[in-house]
Formats: sequence, C-alpha cells, structure tokens
Amino acid sequence: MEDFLIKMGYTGLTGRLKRLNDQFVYQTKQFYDDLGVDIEPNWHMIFLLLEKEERLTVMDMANATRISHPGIIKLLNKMKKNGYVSSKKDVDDQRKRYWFLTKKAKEKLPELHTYWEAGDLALRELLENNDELLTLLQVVEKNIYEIDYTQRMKNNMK
Amino acid sequence: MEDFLIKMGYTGLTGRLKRLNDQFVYQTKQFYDDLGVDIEPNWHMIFLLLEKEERLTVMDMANATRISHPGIIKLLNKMKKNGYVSSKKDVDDQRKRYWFLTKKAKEKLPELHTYWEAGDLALRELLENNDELLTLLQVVEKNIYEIDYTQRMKNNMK
DNA sequence: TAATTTTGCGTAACTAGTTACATAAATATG
DNA sequence: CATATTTATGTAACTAGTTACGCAAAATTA
Repeated sequence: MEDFLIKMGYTGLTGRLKRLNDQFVYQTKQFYDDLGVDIEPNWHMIFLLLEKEERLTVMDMANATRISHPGIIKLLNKMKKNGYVSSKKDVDDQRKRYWFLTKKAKEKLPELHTYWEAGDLALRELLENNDELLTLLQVVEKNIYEIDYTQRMKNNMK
Repeated sequence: MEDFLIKMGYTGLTGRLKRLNDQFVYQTKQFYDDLGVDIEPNWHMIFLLLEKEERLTVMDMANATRISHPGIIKLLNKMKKNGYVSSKKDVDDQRKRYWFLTKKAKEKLPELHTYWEAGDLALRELLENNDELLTLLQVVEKNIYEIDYTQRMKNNMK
C-alpha cells in the first residue's frame, strides 16, 4: 500500500519524523535486548556526557541536551536503578545534586562503545554516507529556536 | 551552552529527530489550545484519510500510515470521545469495523483546514522553502524498510 | 537584614507511540 | 467437513518525552 504520510508532502513531514525516530528507538532497544545488554537507547547521550564531564547536575544535562529537566530525572532514575549512575548533594549549594558514572558503568563503557560504533556505521549506511540531512536539520533547529512553531503558525493564520 | 546532540554528529541524529518532533507535537498542541480547538496534533492524518476514503478499518489506517494498529485504535478512541469519528461493524465480515467521520467532524473540516494550512506555511518557513529534507528522509525510509536498523547494527558488529 | 525573586530538583498527570498477548471470525488445508 | 492457520480487533504493560505545579535553598533587592 502507498505511504500516505509521504504522499501528504510537507504536511506529512512531522509524522514521518516521529515514525522514523520510533523505528530508531525500538530497533536499538531490540538490538540491546538481542545482545543481552541492560541499557536503553536514550541513555547513550547521558553516558557520553558523564564520560566527558565526570560530574553534572540535572540542569547541566537538561541544558546540554535541550531536554526538559523532568525528562532527565526520569532517565537518571532508571540508570541508577540499573547501577550505572549515582549522585551526591553539593556541599556548597544544597539545591544541587551531582550525578556521576559508577564503577560498573566505567567498566562497561568499552563494551558499550563497540555497540554505539556499530550503530553509527548503520546510520551512515542508512544516510548513504551523506551528512546533508544533518545540515538541513540544523537549519530547522536554528529557525524554530529563533521563532517557535506555534508563533509561526499564528502568524500564518488568515 | 553548546548543543551536545549536534556536537555528537551522526550519533546525535536520532536524539535530534526525537527532539524536533516533540517540538512540533507540543507546539501544535499549544496552537490548538490557544485557539480553543479540541483536537490533537496526530489526529490530522486520520482526518485526512477519512475525508478522502469515506470509511476505513483500523488495519486500513495502520497500513496507510505505517503506524501499529494499537496506535491507531488509541487515536480513534480519543477522536470518538470528542465526537469526531464513529464506527460500525461490517455486515459481511464480522471481524471488521468501519470507521468514518461524524457530522460534527465534516462541519468542522473547513475550519480545521485553515489551521493545517497555517501549519504547512510555518513548516515551509522552517525549511526555508527547500524540500530537500523530505527527499533525503525518503532515502532513509527506503533503506530502513529494506534492511532494518537492528540488522544493520548487528552486521556492523565485531 | 528582611522580603522578594530566582534557581534546582522532584512529582503528577498528560500525549504518543511500541511489543506481546488474547479472542473471535474467516479462510485454507488435509 | 473438521482442523489448522490467518486476519482483525482489542487490551495490557511498556518506553520516552512533555507541561504544570510545589518546595526549599540561594541570590537579589529594598
């Protein structure tokens, strides 16, 4: 059957982004499950952030990823449950809580990097080694950051 | 602060797709809320499908959109709750249930089209009237359909 | 220094999809 | 024609994010 979302042109774009992303997420999850790895797709960026920065607060990670802070907290609580991260209150600022990778996480990182590299290669295949999509995406990201989509829709009414 | 997902290159792409889509969804919802319209962003494609085809089964819509059938059922139940769709069992095949737009939906369609047109224009602005992104996306969609992402990652292991 | 504002974290309720499983009706097969 | 398979729908439990709200600590302001 013909793909209605593609047929819709511009109108179908947002649905296609969703659909494609869902495929990435659920198939990455499948990949981890098949290999018996107890991590989830979206933990990737947290692992990388904490590998690079050693310790970060919830707000640090929210700002770096542009994900809302409750979203980050949900991620961290699951990673904590699986023993990959731990946290400690800042002694100087009692509001802040620093998060860091556990010993288990650090020991597992080399193995995880092999999976992530395989994922990167698979993605390059899908893009046919053309990184134009990333560039075009960045244009949209810049534009939507400057004037958001809600406002643009309102401006285009009547 | 610098955008970590963009800095990640290929590795950050899937997160960026998710993030961008979330912005479209939540900001479209905001747009509807501000205008006092009681519909949700993802109902758009169902409205268009049923406007074109008159009556369709759950599986018809799942196949046309490449969304899982439980996903479609969830959509339809909410649309039904708001009085936009209704359904009737097929008399010949008792397994099938046909869905169609209600009178309320048909009367509201002209108004809804004005919102969707504003959304289309806003999207064109964000893309700077360059439909290259849609073309590139279609390449990825074709490739992931032929060999899925899980399999590609596995092939790239070791 | 007392009152106000801002910041950081956390929870609740929500949208939007998925996979896994169950059931009944229709179809295919031996 | 009885049995097995496929198809269509539906439910449950899950991932992954959001906005709205509350509270306490720190920072700012009067």
